[in-house]
Amino acid sequence: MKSEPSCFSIDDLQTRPDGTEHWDGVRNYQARNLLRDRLKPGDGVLFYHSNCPQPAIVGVARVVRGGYADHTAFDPREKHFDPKSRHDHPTWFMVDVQYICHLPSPLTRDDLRQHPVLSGMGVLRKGNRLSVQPVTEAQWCAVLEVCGLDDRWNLSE
DNA sequence: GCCAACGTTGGC
DNA sequence: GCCAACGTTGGC
Repeated sequence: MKSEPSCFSIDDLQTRPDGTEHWDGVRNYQARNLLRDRLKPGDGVLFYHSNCPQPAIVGVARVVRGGYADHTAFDPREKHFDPKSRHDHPTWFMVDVQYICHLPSPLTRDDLRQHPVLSGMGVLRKGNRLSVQPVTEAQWCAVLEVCGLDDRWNLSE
């Protein structure tokens, strides 16, 4: 999952109560489908900082609540308000994500490019703008291995 | 700040 | 349904 650190960073997530926050504001249908249909409680999340001095994977989190209506779409005061989204038939969805840890050091785009498995990650693809995107199990394991972390949370299942 | 790559919008 | 115009994203 991608976020601009100036907007919401891994540190922000860590300091939330319970280290948990809802991931609202996604207004892209492809990403919406992932939030609504694919992300389940217990799924592992790689937290990526985008549009900043050093774009990188910076931490690990987990999904603690699966897709439910993004209420910020209902509120006209919200930046991502969408009048087309209805309570009885929401257009936009979000999940709750809980902080697990920072990577010992961020995995930069150069780091990713130099790894035989990670060089295939969606986040490196040119023109990629999906704020939520799937990671293969091989990529997940490679990230943890490169960082010297074991999957003690069993998130790869 | 530049620019490429997308997604969305709206006229037709 | 096509397509040009426009806005946004995001690396560099």
